[in-house]
Amino acid sequence: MKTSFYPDNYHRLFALFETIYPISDKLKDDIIKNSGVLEVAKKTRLLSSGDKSNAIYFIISGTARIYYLDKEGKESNTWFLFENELLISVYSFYTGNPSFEYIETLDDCKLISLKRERLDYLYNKYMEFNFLGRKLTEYYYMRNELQANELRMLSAKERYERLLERSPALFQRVSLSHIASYLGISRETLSRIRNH
Amino acid sequence: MKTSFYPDNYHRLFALFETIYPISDKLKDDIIKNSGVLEVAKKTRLLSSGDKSNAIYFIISGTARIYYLDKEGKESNTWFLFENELLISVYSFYTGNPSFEYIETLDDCKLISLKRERLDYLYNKYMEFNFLGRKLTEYYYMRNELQANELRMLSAKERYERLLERSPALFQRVSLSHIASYLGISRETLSRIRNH
DNA sequence: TTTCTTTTGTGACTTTTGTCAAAAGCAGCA
DNA sequence: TGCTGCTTTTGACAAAAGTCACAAAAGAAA
Repeated sequence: MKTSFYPDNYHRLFALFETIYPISDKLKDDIIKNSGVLEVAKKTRLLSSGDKSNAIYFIISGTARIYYLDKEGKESNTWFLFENELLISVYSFYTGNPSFEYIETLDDCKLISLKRERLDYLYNKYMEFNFLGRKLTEYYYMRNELQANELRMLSAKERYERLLERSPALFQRVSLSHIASYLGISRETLSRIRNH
Repeated sequence: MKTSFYPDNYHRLFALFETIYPISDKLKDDIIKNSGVLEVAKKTRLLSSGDKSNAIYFIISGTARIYYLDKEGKESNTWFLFENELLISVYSFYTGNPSFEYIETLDDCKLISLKRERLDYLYNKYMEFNFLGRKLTEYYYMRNELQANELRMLSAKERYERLLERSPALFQRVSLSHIASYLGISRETLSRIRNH
């Protein structure tokens, strides 16, 4: 687990921020000072059930997943996240309660990691940073809502077709059993849907 | 549909805000000036599928629901909301795209209504208001995530038991068929679960 | 009260998806 | 090449929940 601080790693993060709200060099410096760049191998566990999540990650490169263990102890994926996305265990990070979910990398990943105390410090020091935080939270909330609604409204087959249409790249990156659990169906059901 | 502006109606909203971040009298005045109090009858449609949502509501009193129509045209509830809660069609309000869902009151309701342009105006004028907005968005996002996870992780029976335990008041207020669709099961299945 | 309407409950049957077990396919490597 | 381990597919069967039809119960209205 290597840690480095080259500002270059922050290029994509700041570019994302700038599409939402202009941020001062002072704030950029402070973000760099209060966070760290992390390189972790494939299959690294970033958070386990029972732990309290105290960090939010920005994925510079790589892929990660969020999953929980069901009653029989089987893994069920709730999200796959890619470069330029924020990675967080929403429930635990926002409530401070122990997590019921796991975060794990699927590939080697380069991440920016920001601890909650540091993030709170930045939010308190730079009020305009809350504009950004609000907008980003709204965006992820909206995505979450959409996903939850699709899980409700669509049949297994429709969910599969929509995912294939919208995220074909996902199928190159993760196994079908991961995709099945993301869709909320068994491996076998997905296999049957695919071979119609 | 009666509109009034008595600041008294804002008492609970401001009390909620103050638990998160102190707000100036100037901001309070501006919130009052830029919003309106709305009294609507039971079963009033506040948003329909296809419309673009342009308002967020705070429920002073009453109950509302958010639902969508499934492929067979049957209503399926995604949320029930009560006094002191925010009422919003997340997808449409945050993206500006037409809604796929409906918002409807279940009782006579007294609401504070804030239009999106006005809200944006306030967010731009008072940076500290974004702190509040961020925190509230985080909270609702977290609740949404929890609900989505329960829909995934639990069986129909477990979802019913958890709802009964956590929101017994809901059962006094809405019909069992509304609750069934909220739980993602048919009316008949809920009836069978209840009579074990 | 009586009537009308809406909501809830029950039985019989169907559909969807899950489970278990075994076979097939495929990738890395000795 | 042929192991070895992992993922995917297939078949037979089971379980969960949905659908349809109708009856019973509860509420609203006259």
